[in-house]
Amino acid sequence: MAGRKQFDVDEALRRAMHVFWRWGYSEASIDRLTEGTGLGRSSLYGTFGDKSTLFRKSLQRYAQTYHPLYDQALSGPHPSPSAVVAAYLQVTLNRIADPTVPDGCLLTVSATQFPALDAEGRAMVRAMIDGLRAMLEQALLAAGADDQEAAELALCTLATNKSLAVLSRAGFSSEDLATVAAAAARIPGRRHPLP
Amino acid sequence: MAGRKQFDVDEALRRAMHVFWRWGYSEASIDRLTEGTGLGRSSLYGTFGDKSTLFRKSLQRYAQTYHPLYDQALSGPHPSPSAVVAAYLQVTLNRIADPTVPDGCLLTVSATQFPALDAEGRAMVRAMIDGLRAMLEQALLAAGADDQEAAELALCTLATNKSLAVLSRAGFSSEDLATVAAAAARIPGRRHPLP
DNA sequence: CACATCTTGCACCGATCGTTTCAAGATGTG
DNA sequence: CACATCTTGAAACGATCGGTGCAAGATGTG
Repeated sequence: MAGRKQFDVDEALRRAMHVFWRWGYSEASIDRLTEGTGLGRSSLYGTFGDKSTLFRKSLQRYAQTYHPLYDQALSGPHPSPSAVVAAYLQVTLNRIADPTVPDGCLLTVSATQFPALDAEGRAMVRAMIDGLRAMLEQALLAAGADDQEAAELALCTLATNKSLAVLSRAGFSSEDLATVAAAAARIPGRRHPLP
Repeated sequence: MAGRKQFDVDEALRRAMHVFWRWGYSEASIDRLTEGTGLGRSSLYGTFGDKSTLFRKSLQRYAQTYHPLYDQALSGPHPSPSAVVAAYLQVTLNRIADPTVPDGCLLTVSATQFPALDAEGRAMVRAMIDGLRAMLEQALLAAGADDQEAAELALCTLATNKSLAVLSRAGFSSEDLATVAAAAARIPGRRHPLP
């Protein structure tokens, strides 16, 4: 059978992350996880612990991979708050367009959509959402937005981020997704009402 | 035990709709449905059929209740496309604020989020989404938008509608939801770039 | 080779899933 | 009252859920 591990732990975690990514939490059954990773039940439990723990490690794996990309998109100098929004959502669109990952990432909507997730997992998702919101606010402030604008646009960008995941999973075209993202970047701050 | 039905069929369907509304499809177990409706398993199956059929009837019940409200909000004369968006999203916000219904309606995101739903149920949800999109486009055209604007704003309003459901279920405040809705109504058409 | 260690496949656990069956009881009709 | 009809509660079905136990086999060390 085996004496040493027959698989790469990090690659297995990446695949498990994609299973949660694709199916959410409650519909990501152990059978789907074993099938998606290629691991047996024993290897899965022995390496990552139970399902809840594996989900949390998948969340960390997600953050480890994509957080730097978002951070890079937000850390550079931006001529306007709109540019911040556009840069952020562009990373999301690029991620969705990546053919090596599933459409429509449900990882960060799991806390809201899948009540089967335990409190610990929920708290982790919530922390990621709050962290993203804070990161966006800070970048918007740096781009010249006042406090109210920054809070408002960060919230709206968060909302757009969630809707992109939902629409992508629903099968909307990448053109439609790009249209939604572009429109979100055109939202004016409350100090700039429409003519 | 019983000779004639001990419950009101429409009220039971309304409650079953709220269970799907609150839990989505896969997490709305039969036990939760019997508890939510007060019916026994036999009564539930005998009256509404299996879970998939009950879900579809719940969708119809939803459309029957809320479609007229949306239709009314969109059918009146609107001074601008933004007013159409605002009027539509206001109905959504009112629905969310209704204390007699659960927060965060997952009925129309079920098709995307809950793969356990069968093809027939999925098609029905998809038809509702497409119908909403068409309804919005028509109202936007009537409010003076050109073809491109109407298509774009209808899509964005659809996206906002979905994000409101997700954010509401995630526990975001009604003030935050109102902020998102108001910002969506400020999205300018592509013919009106930012200054 | 002997042995301890680790991994793996497989069977199995109790719980819950959606669904069906069935007898007991309540009702309407004669 | 007799009888057909309908509804209801409860039990049970097979399937699947997340999770565990364990023996067999592969490895590294002596």
